Amino acid sequence: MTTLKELSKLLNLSVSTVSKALNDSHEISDKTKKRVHELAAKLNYKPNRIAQQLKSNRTKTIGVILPTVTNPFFAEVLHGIETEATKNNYDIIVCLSDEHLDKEERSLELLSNGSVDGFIMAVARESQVKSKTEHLEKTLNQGLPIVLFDRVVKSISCDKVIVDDFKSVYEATKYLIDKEERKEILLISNIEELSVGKLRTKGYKTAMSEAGLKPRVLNLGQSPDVEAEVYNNLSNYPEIDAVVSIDHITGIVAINMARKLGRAVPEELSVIGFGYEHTQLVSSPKISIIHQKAYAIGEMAMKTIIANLTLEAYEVKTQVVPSELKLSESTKKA
Amino acid sequence: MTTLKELSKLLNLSVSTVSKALNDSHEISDKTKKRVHELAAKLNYKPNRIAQQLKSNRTKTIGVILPTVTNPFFAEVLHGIETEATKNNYDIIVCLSDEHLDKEERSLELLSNGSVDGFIMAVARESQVKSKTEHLEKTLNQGLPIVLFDRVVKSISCDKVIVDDFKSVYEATKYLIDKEERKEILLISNIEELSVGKLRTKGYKTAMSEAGLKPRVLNLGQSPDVEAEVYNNLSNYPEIDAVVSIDHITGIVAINMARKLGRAVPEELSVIGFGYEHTQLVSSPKISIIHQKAYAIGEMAMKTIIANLTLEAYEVKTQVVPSELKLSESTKKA
DNA sequence: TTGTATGCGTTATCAT
DNA sequence: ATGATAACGCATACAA
Repeated sequence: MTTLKELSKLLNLSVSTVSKALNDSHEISDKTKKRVHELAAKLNYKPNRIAQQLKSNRTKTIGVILPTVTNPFFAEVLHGIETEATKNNYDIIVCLSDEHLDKEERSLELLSNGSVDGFIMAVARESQVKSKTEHLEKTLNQGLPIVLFDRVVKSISCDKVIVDDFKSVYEATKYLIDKEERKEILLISNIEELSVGKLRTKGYKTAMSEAGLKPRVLNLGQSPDVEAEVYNNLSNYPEIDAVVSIDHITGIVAINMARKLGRAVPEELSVIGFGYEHTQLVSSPKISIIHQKAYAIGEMAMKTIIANLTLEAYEVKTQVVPSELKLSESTKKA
Repeated sequence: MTTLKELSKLLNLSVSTVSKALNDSHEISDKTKKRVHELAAKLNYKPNRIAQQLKSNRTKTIGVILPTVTNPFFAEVLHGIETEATKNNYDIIVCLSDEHLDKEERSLELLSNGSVDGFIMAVARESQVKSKTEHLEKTLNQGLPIVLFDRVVKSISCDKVIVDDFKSVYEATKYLIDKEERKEILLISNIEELSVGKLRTKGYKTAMSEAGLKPRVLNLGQSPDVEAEVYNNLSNYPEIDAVVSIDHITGIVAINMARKLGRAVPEELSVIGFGYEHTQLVSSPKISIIHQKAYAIGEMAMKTIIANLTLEAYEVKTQVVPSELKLSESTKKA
């Protein structure tokens, strides 16, 4: 890699003159500027980023810690984060916690050494279940800002970008009750222990109780055979006339199992799931979803961390990205 | 952030003594080491990574440039890359080309300024279609190694990690011919213009021609309505008795459309697709897949770039990660 | 055993 | 208009 020193030698100029010339300082004559720029271009000179970072004490790099990236929700969030980062000349260092607390702690620790200016993260399942937050506090106390998204920790004071979990499921449930006249609505969950799972379930239960209906919750936990469990539940309770799934998998499973049981979707059974980009493509009939704007969440998280790092008097806040009910073929009135 | 200088002041020692003590140099007395370590721990001292990078002229950071991360194949590869990186104390800076040549060029250019020690990448669709490789050559010429995976550029001399695209599809097709006695086998493709698409198609065509069968290829390109196209093709050619899909979506679509047409899977129609982690969960019957070991590909790519950066006399090579035919419910004999 | 000096590449301040 | 010097934080060769 070409350095300022090399350029200065070849041009018989001092390093500082070359530096100023490249930065278009008014102190430097046009003639010199031209000479410098020409040689720099010829030798493909690029200022060493690491040296700049050391000098400025800013990396323009954000640490992004995700529980997983094979879940399409997080993949899309990452897409939004990356796009917004690129737009603002930021880099992102990506770490995956694999839903484990210790990996999350380790990533945070390892990057809190000047590698990044701040973090965007969704906490690991394990961290949320165990309510461990010391590592987050410690990072914040070191002066590194954090933007939490989706899976959020209430007790911590930092920026948050969340989804309207309660409201979206409440309204979807209400839609099934009011518009589709469903009464025996089953909620399927495999994320009961997560904050978002609790909120979504609450939305469902509230809508049900307001309508005087009895809630039914099928909690799959981390079950190895999701299909069998859904099949059995639908089979054992033939009175079920609608399903609300609060993740991106079990809604499609419900559609598939309903068909196996000879239950027509949507005539006999309405299904609403959660979804993202490609979800709708791979179910038949196409599943109606609560569409989380994952990309927008990523964008907003990145915008927020940059604002925090850039603005003078910055106050942390919680922002909500509304979801959208996208009706398709698995509900009656599309 | 605490620095060596601060520690040295508080301890009345020189910076270099503190540095050596923290690095457990034999030159330093145990007593001093103890004092230093204690204060360092108390003040949560961590050596500034940027300064170390500048000093050592190595970042221990790899640039990872992916076409997209919402495709589960790339998401899983990323998972493998990240895990192996963490294991070796490397960081990854992730950039997404969104399948565009210019974004790919830009990312490569921007990170070739000392930010990373090397790259792992799969080239964008556009780059591959246009056969643009100058940006790759340029990067290699600057002394930055690249590991290409999956979508590979033949003409370029660098490490490559590829899948046995030809062989896996050849064998899957042969399986349908020999074991399931299928004769009218349709290949569905939406990646015809990619190197991997060509190879997979060639595997299919070779198996067909060896068996004296007529190939049928449904090339979807970037069609907006995949379902309709698949539906129409299956409908127009009722003699089709098997489908080989060479991506992770259209196999499932074929299963769904077959059902719409009242064609029993697998009795009347066998289907084999491509798949990764969650693919099998969301089709009914469960789809038989050529399972690409995406995670293993990521691991191997990372191991390879580290070897290249670490080993003295390193020779670039091409490594093949074999796929596995995973039979399930969409073929007759599981 | 400890300390001094130097340099990584850049930029900013202060001469000339 | 140009150049010398210092500094970011760290690590190492070289004194003492």
